[in-house]
Amino acid sequence: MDDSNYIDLDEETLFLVSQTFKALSDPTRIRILNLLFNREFSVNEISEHLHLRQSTVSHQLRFLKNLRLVKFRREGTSIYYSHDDEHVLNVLNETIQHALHH
Amino acid sequence: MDDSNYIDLDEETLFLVSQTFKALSDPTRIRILNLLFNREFSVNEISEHLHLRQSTVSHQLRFLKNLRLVKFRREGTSIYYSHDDEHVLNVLNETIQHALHH
DNA sequence: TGTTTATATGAGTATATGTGCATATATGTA
DNA sequence: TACATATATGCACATATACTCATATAAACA
Repeated sequence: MDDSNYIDLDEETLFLVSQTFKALSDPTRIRILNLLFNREFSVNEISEHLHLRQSTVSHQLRFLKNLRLVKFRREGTSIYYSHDDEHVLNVLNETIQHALHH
Repeated sequence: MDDSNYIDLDEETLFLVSQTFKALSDPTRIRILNLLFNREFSVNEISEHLHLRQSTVSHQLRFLKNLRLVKFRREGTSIYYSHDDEHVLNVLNETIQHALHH
């Protein structure tokens, strides 16, 4: 391979990149991240706003939490989630804008 | 919803965005797009460079072609593929760089 | 402690996805 | 036309994924 800026991706990078995009490849997760764009929401609030079952939201939040795309804080019995990765959120937002205007 | 820049995503946008990221969520497709970053390659060349079966490459190229992420031209019996979406390629490249340096 | 409310999790299920084999299609050439 | 080479495609199969129900866990409060 004689192309100067070709980078042969190692397995770890490949896995991390694919996992990141996998997080953004599901409509439900996109809706959740899009909702969290401006401010935090509790699990129930997300569930109500997006008309999703509580367990569905919880499962997807665990997915996003494992990838460190969201963070949370407890307040009484509620748990408030907010986004935690500027880069990924920018990528998502750019692509949404791109889709909306094309 | 009183948050000014919250956008309730319509189904079509949601589908397009999720499909775009789905294209980038598979290691094989990432490797192919990454290979095509600098120049075009035939199906066989891709197959040899990445050590993938010809049918696997062909299947994935069809996927990428349907999303208009790659284009192709015929030359004799060979078909040369190259990338065809600057935005998506930028997003992929940014995320690869982000993963490599963090 | 017992009850209520909020969230997390395990199991089951239906569907989606990625790959490989075998084969079809298409182009070039003898 | 017959044959070789390159690519595409249908089918089968194993695995991954997203969702739902039921239930577990955790905090607040009477």
